[in-house]
Amino acid sequence: MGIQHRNSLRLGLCCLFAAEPVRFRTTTVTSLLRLTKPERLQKLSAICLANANALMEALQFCNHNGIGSFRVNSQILPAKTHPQAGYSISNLPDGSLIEATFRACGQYASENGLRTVFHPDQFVVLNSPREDVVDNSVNELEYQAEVAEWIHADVINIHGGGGYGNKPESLARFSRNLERLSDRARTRLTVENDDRIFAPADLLPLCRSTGVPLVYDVHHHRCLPDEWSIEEATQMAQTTWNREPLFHISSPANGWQGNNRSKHHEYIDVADFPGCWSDLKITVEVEAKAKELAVARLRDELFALNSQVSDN
DNA sequence: AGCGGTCAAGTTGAT
DNA sequence: ATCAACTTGACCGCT
Repeated sequence: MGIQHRNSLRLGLCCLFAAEPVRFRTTTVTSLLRLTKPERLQKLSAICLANANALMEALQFCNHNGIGSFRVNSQILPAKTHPQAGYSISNLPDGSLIEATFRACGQYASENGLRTVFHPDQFVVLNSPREDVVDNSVNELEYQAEVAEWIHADVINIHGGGGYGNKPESLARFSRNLERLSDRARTRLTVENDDRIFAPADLLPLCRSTGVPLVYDVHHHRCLPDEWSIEEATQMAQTTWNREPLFHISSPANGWQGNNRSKHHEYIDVADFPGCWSDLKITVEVEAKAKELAVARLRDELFALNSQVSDN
């Protein structure tokens, strides 16, 4: 039982481990397409099974080390939706075992109060004016939603997408395209403020009208501010959630003065952690290159801060 | 066995 | 017009 289960705050690890020997495998489409179809399915089967087992190890590590949430990499089933190399799990030689292993991950997560989350990458753009881009995005979201159901993940988090010179119209397209998602994808979808186009205040109307929760990234908010303070954005974001809110924290690699402030540091500077988050019942995903080491350090530093406060 | 170039996909803005 | 940035590291074919 991890420390944050006793406190209200839950810290989350993103995708990878720095020191712990838990590894997820992947491959490339190019190498897959060089193989015959049976060879290809055999190779994919081995990778997917290895990844299902690695996910179980990852969850066990989190459970034993006070990490309350784990973000699953989009490549957990590599090339799943690729037009040529794509496949369905039931066509893989070890398909049933793969699915059973993922379902066991879900069981383990639920039993131990662990949260799991997906974050599709930059190619998933639900508000693109290009039909083919939206098609691909929907396919990708549906794939991740299937795995999400197996492992009991409750969040599939994406950004608002491009601005295309007209943000309101672009957000309207986002809303419209939501209707193309299945229930299991739609109910898990969340939207996160980014550091270039959509600030929290831009997204709130979308969240209000569609019921899609806002993942508040305070680093992005500092890079792309709006009329809201951090405290205000925190409060607004909380009201969009019908379950435990999910926020993001990171620190700039080269300080707040430099010109590329959006690049992530190895660790979190505890000074960047909003004071108003301390007593909330939320998940905070730690986006830092030092991965589980950064989560551990942040947890210790927050704990030390809180002890000081209560000593006074 | 070790090395380094390459990896499906979108969008923006710096150069 | 090109390219890096975005969770980045891992794979793969060559020697």
